[in-house]
Amino acid sequence: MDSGDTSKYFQSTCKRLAESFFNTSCEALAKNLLGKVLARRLNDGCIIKGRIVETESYLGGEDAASQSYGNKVTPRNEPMFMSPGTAYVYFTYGMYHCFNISSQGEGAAVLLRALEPLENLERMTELRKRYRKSPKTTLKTKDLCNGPAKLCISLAIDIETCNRQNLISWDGMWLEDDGQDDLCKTIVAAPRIGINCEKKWQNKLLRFYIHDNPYVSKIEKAKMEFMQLP
DNA sequence: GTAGTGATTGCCT
DNA sequence: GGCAATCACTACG
Repeated sequence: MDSGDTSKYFQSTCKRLAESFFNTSCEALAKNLLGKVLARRLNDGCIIKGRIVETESYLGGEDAASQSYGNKVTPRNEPMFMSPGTAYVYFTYGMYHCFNISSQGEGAAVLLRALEPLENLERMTELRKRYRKSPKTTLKTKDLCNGPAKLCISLAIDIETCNRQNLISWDGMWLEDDGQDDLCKTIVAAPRIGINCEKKWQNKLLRFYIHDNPYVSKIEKAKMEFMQLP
């Protein structure tokens, strides 16, 4: 679809999230993103969608686990300091990508950790299988996007095309409210995964996920803290 | 089902 | 030079 069709599409069928949604504190954005829909339009026009079920907050500044700790700006983490709603995609472990969305606050961003696949699951499966050694291994729906690097592969999120893009205006990726997130009001707060820093920050409950949702990457066995959203 | 481990490279000190 | 906001594979129960 051309750009005229794209804007018509947004007006008629989507409730695309606007600047005001992202211009809030990092923790609030991480919680508010739960239940919202992430949409990605590929070069061939195929639109892939998934519902966000798990996020993590990286506060910047004082947060020892954040890449922007100490308000340190580098060429890599610069999108964390850009306007709320900016995509920050980075490369990690020599082979994977992680996808973040900047929020209000200097160097603050939300990491997307897991999605419930909603549309074009065949395409997600195809993209994921290309990354594997044995393409014959079967992929269950729940394994398509249950991890920060997996969802990047499934939605073809990479640095070249997605980093620094504005999710409020770019037509390659955006967020929607489909009105179905009232089913997701009970959320769990837990420590963030895969970080290694001073314990004070390692233990903070800055990871959020939808309670009892099968698409979450990792379920806490203990230390659960529930919250009800209004 | 879970535990242990190798893969692989750009970024930052 | 060290290491990373991870994943897939293997082995084992």
